[in-house]
Amino acid sequence: MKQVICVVGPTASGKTALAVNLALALDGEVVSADSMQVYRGMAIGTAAPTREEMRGVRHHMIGVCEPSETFSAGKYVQMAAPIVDEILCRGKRVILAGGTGLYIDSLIAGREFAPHPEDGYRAALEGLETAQLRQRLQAVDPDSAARLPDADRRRMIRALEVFHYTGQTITAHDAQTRAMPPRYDADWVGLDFADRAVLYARIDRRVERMMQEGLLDELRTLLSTGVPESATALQAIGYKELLAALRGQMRLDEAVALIQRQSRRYAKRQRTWFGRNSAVRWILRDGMEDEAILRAALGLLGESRTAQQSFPPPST
RNA sequence: GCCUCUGUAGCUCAGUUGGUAGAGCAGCGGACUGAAAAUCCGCGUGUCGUUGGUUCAAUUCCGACCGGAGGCA
Repeated sequence: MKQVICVVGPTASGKTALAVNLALALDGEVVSADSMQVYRGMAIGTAAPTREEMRGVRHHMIGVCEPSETFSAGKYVQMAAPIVDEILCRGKRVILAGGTGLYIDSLIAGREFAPHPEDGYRAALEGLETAQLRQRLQAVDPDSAARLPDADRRRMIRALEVFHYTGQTITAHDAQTRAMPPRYDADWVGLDFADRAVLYARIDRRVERMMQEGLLDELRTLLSTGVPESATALQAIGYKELLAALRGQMRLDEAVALIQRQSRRYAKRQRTWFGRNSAVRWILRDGMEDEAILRAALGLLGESRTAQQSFPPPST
């Protein structure tokens, strides 16, 4: 069994509970890999584990920055990697649990991201017409220009940024980092339901519970403490829809239904992301109690001692 | 009871001067290297209400019936 264990899967599949149970069983600590749980004051909407749910297990990377700040995958690796190292130094296992595939993969791979200082370069690019973006990209990185459709302005801008700051194309940068050996040797456990309808029903119920627990008040508090409506944190599912309701753009019940739908779509995207990681060993947990899930996970982890790992997945 | 309008994808609707049909939303699949709960790409899933008639051919024209909306009594 490896020292780092990744617990992945779609939202509402039960990652939080399994992570805690694994930590208790294996003397570990939990490191969250969730792009929205990193923000303070968003416990309800991000379904962050409560004190009781943590059951004495130490958790990291939850509520580590202000919601008015802009977090990123790069910052995540910068902050989380030293924490993981420190836990391992203390002789404990790391349970890396979360639904943000980019964050988990980047941390395990030890991926280095090209720098991007806050010097206004991105803002300048954002002001450009798409045709101009394309023209510039074509000039410096024809591979990216050919790969990215006009509509994907975000990735065109990023590609130009990488070239601007490093003098290297993002295409070359990606190839280089891909070739590097991973920073951590990890076991992967995926949690999901064979019957999608069951997962979707859980998502619907969870959203209703969030509303009962005061998601709307949580949003109001964020806004009243000066978090700008454009903040990355408020792009989180749940918050952006309720914000629209507060602005009078839709009724509250419409917003709730939309949150449920967006969450289902999000779950699908997570399935696609983790599904192509051939190192993930899946537990289809339909009808299983937490204890049975833990036993199944421990069983998989025990077996994987001899199983061959293949992360990062071979690019095809 | 009579008259008019209407019935096409899960929903809202377009369309075919007769050659078995297409948009938006929903849904489904995929991509993803410092915004990733973000961003982007692809896919139409159909007894054209039912049933007769005309026709080489009917979702389209005609009749009847069934459902819906409105009007007149």
